[in-house]
Amino acid sequence: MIDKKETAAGKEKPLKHVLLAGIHNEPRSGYELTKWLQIVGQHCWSVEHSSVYPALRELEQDGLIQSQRAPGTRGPERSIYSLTDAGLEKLRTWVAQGSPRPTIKDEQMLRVLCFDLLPREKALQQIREVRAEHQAQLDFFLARQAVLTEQQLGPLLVTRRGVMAEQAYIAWCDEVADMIDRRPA
Amino acid sequence: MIDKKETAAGKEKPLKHVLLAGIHNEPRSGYELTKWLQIVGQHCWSVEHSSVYPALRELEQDGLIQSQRAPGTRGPERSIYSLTDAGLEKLRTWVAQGSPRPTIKDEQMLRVLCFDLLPREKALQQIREVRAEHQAQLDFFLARQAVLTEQQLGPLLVTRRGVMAEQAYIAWCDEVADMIDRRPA
DNA sequence: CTGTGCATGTAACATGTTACATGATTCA
DNA sequence: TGAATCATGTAACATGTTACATGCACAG
Repeated sequence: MIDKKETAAGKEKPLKHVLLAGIHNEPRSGYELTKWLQIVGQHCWSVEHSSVYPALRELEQDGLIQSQRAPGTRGPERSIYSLTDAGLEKLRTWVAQGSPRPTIKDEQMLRVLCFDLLPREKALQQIREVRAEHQAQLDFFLARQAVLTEQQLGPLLVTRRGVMAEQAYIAWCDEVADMIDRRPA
Repeated sequence: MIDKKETAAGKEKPLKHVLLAGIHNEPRSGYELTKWLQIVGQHCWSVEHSSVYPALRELEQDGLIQSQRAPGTRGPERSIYSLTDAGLEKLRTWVAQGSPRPTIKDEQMLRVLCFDLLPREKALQQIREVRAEHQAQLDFFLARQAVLTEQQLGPLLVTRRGVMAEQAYIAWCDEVADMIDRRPA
């Protein structure tokens, strides 16, 4: 009931800041941003390409980014976007602010909540599969981490987050398997 | 392009399963489910009450849950929902299936991606605040963990997940602070 | 000459939030 | 008697996905 005008002033949709952040790290096309979101976005913010392109046009109309046509390495021409001065300032202001808590949608966790409905063997198998997926994701983040230098502070820290988050998920899977093992069927 | 009819058969919105799971753990009213979602939902699936009530009515129409009026402990009467046999079967079938990967929306992580735009002191302070929030959440989950027995397998495992996830987030915050410290301003 | 990946876009739909509404009961 | 919590609900809005659509360019 307090801040209405105050927050409304700097109020932009998160997606726009996601894109500004992605462009800030390096100039990118809509397509590249989409790919980037599928990787880095894992532990931040991921959307489909159908949301990316309209948002980019809005950002350009707001004067926060500018585009430049360039030939595709393979394939057709594309628009490469880069931050304008206004965009950089916008981003700088935003970065300094506080964030709402992360939100998570994890159906698997929900299933575990009902694991008493599953025969022990089924549950164990399911957890083994989940563990394998997160292990693959961990390997991916580890490989990324290896090629990043401390110069790229942001990307490195976010990749570290990916590594640690996946390690924690895997450790949890092991605990779950253990606890199911030591239990009457 | 493969499974169209196959998946379409058991296709229900995740929210419905969330509620079935919540009711399965113990019969609850819409209000209680909402509160429950704000706690347990943290690491699974969280929604506002305005989504809960309509979904409950749909579930009841589908014959998956049944309601019973009861006097509120404090306040007006409420409807307590419990699973029907059909609901339990539905839940059991669903639990055995595979899940899509978890999705995360974390604006803070996005900000860290642009930490090179922030003076060192500002960044450190922000991370300290984030750490404190997650520490509080960790304490909360630890307290919950202490009162749960191994009889309540699902809730215990999910709480464990909360504990481990928060610990990992905190450890990451410490790494971030460290890395910012050991760096030219 | 066909499939795969590059590259962009639109429209209908699904899902969930914010804000608005209502009203009971209890405690200070 | 007024604030806080319990308890439920609706409607407008925001946001994002799925599916549909198009077309280039290169590799086999």
